[in-house]
Amino acid sequence: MKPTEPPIYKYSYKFPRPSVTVDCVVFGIDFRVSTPPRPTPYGELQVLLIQRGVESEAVPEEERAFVGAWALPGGFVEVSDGFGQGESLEAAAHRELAEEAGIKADYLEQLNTFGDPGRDPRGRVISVAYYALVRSMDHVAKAGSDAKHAEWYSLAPRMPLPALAFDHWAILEMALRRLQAKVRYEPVGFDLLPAKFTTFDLRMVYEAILQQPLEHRNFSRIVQRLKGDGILLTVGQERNVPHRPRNLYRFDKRAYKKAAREGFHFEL
Amino acid sequence: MKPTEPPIYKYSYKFPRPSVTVDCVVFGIDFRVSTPPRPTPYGELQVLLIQRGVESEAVPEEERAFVGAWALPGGFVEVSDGFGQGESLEAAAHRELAEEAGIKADYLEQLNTFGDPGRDPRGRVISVAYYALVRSMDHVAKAGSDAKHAEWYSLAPRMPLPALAFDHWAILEMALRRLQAKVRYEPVGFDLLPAKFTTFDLRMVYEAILQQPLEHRNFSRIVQRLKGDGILLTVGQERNVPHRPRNLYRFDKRAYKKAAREGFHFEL
DNA sequence: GCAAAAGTGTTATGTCTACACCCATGA
DNA sequence: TCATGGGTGTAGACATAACACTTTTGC
Repeated sequence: MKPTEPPIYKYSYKFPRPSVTVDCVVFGIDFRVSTPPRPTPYGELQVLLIQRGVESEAVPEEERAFVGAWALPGGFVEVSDGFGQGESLEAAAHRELAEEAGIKADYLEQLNTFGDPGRDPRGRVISVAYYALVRSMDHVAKAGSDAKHAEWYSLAPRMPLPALAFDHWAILEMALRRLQAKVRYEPVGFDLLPAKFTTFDLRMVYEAILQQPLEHRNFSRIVQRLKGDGILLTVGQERNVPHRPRNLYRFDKRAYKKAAREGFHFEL
Repeated sequence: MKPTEPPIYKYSYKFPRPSVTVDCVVFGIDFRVSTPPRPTPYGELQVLLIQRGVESEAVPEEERAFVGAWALPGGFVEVSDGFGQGESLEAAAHRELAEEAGIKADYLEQLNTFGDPGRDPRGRVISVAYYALVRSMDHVAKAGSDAKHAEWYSLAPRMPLPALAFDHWAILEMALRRLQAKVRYEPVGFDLLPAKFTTFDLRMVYEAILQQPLEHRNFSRIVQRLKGDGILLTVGQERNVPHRPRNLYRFDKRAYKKAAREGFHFEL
């Protein structure tokens, strides 16, 4: 079979070039399913997935991939024509999150770049993967501006995930491992919580991420220590609860950064 | 000024695409300058740089960038024509190291992807950065197959580095920070050492990377512990030295991986 | 009073650091 | 005998984990 001559498009180069995309692993925690009695002993870490639709009527059949499958939100990085600026990789990730899931991520960090030939059946596509932390309360699953379908899926052990498109399962796995490592020595857990939270909430976040129960008394001591260092501020108390009211705290990012510069080392 | 019409090349696409490169931060340690009396108290971590030459006579003047400047070794990822496979990102990194510096890296790991518009004056170039550890004894600085000039530069504090092309200084800085973090909880230091090494050599590697002196007695204890766990094997002794002979050790990668699977946690 | 969860006290255990000290070797 | 560096012992500081116990609230 003779290969057909490719059509001449507007953008032409001396050497072949790959497409470059960004894909985002968005983590959240749903407090609604996690307040006791909870289905799992340590809360519900969840990830946002998008159901791939018919990408566009203009896309020829043979160029569609994984239609109907679930995938990480993401898309092509905008590269400007000629000498204009285009967008940075991080900006592309933010844009795709807004477009596909209506999400504004407070925490976004690069994870890894996946570029094996063959990872995308449509051709050579190199994907820069990011992971994001959001307060999923604020982002109830909803479709983006186009006809895509967004849904939160639980990452609790034993909860089944749908098969993912491309190599997105590998990306998700790496992101989860990275998050589990990161949460131990950097205060990223707060980005999953509302501005005001209790020791209980914070512990739940850690249990959800690390997927193991933590001793509430020792955890309480850690919070007290952070309070002493001025990194957590008391901003009120719970009301009308059938137990001793919890203190409400706020994470003081500025105080943390100052302390970090002065050699303070966040742990667990 | 009216923009000139771009020439029609063979590879054309519907949307503009970026070039994708790999760049490698290659770390080594030179034992020759580090054996006492040493110029610095903690040895010499060094990095391999390439002097950019005239890239090719065929490259038009306005497309050359940073000619004569020092840069990290790297180059374009090969993307195959049509539906062939091309090379993986890691393979591209290995290939560039071989071509530009004649180096076979034992340890190579992805660092980060740099893709800000404007980072390369020639257009939109996205670079996947890797860092590598090599036994620099085995790789005396020498030019690669083409006319490029390769040189080891010291990273000891206060040693001046030449100005680097593109954003390579930012890449180098991130790589150094990553290496310093990694070396504390994963046994990567051994990839900088010859197969047989002494406690002294190993400590020097750690001092060079962390850029601070370590207590030789406590360090000795760490080595003994690794020996007890079967991760270091005694393979001989020094001869004809003006002091008590050091034991020679070999790192047993297989034993380490087995231990790691069983929950062993490497530290410092 | 009961249930629920916050928070404090305490103890055993382990780890890290600094340093004193002894050992082995070649010159 | 000296210089050089390997290796062991050890005491204090500090961190961690486990768990008993007290406190505070709504019902």
